[in-house]
Amino acid sequence: MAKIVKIKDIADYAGQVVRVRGWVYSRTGKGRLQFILLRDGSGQAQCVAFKREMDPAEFETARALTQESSVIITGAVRADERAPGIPGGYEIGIQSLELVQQALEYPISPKEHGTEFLMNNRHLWLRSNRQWAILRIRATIIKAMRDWLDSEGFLLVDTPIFTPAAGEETTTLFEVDYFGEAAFLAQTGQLYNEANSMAFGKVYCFGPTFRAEKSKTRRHLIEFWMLEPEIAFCSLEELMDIEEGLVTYVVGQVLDKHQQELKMIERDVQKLEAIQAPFARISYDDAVARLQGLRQQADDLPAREEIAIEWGEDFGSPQETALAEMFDRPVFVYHYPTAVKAFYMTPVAGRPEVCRSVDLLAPEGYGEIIGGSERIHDHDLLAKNIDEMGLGREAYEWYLDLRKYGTVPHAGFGIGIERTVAWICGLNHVRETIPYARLLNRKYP
RNA sequence: UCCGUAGUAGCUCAAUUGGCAGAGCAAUCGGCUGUUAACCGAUCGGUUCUUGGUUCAAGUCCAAGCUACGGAGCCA
Repeated sequence: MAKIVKIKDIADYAGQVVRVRGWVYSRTGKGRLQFILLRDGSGQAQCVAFKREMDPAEFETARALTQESSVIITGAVRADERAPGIPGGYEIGIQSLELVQQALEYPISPKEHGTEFLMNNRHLWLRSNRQWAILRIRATIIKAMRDWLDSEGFLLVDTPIFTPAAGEETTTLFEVDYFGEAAFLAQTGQLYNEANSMAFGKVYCFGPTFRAEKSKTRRHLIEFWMLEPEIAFCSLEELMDIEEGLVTYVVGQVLDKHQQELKMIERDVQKLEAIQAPFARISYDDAVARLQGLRQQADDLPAREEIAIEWGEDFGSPQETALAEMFDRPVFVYHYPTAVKAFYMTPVAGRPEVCRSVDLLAPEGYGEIIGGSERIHDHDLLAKNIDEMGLGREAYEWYLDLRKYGTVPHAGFGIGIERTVAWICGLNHVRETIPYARLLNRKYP
């Protein structure tokens, strides 16, 4: 019995007879010669069926294979520069072929399809080359983030999905019935992270978060994954160092491990190679001034209106894009107006109208991929903010406790996985960065 | 929620002034010993998003609705 091998490894078996198991990605024939492009999840290899080298019944089976039929193929590996595949260059001369199932008419043909159709068939679309490449890069991005944090002394500490109260705004919560009481799906793990950081020093959580926002854009999901580090005894400047280290490591790992996938999705690799420390760090004041200056230079009126901004306003996506385009790598914008940021962010000493917050804007119009801040560690100020926001003191008693028992300056941030994947892969929508996107109008499949 | 665009075969699209519902791909059958989204011949394939209206006649015109896509706000 021939050895079962992964298609990605077949080059190691040149001249040997192996067994591969997978699905027919495509088939073309020339009569007594059939080319079967087989994928097995690890890669794709061309398997060649010659009528005179096979059992006649098995050849007929090969000749009739439909797209996505499942088969087990035994044959000899040989180098052939004409052979397509992933990685390609080697093919298998079929000696025998066992049909597991003859697939019914497969909905996703090699021709182009519309978004709605593809999303309705997401469970099958995942089998396509482009999706295969993107989701492998996603896995590497997540692994690289965790590897880097682990190596820097962070501890993974999980935070709950069911929560009794809001993390940020109360308008974007999913309410669920918790044995007769209201509970909410987590929109951040941050408050728990703060408690955990007081126990373990440097922590992070990684999991899904939920926001019931009625936003329908290329960068929003209802359910998205976020990685959130939190560090005790940390300043905003030190936080930026950490973010910079994390992001450059992640991009480096993708470049290191996924040249093949980046090529498949036609990503401009040079743009990624430019992602090196240090990233520019500009204040909100400076950012507003730059945007206003840019606006005066803008020729056409619509463009001018788009990036219009007054001090005190948060950036919309046109402003974020315009700012990011001034740099060839991500840019930090710090000290946002306190009024547009969350209740737990520390005011700047002597200038309480701005706070110790920092966003990281990705290049090429991908917008904010990280939001972070120094957290308020003074009990009375935090309590005052909670009251003023009308959040209800009861649900936050435990959070205020952290400021009673050995409070320390601390900071943390959240990085959105899907936006990061979209940026690194150069995609125009986050829906392809997650296996099953949850969007405003979609929860199927 | 607001603004804009679209909905025709399984998929991607066409259909002139309101006048017989079309093509490519997929599927099925046949042919072909090096295909790269192969090619050649044939077959199969329709609630033209829904409801109502105008008309001798509606895919096309009118009204309402539904769905999707793109953008905005908000955010990671």
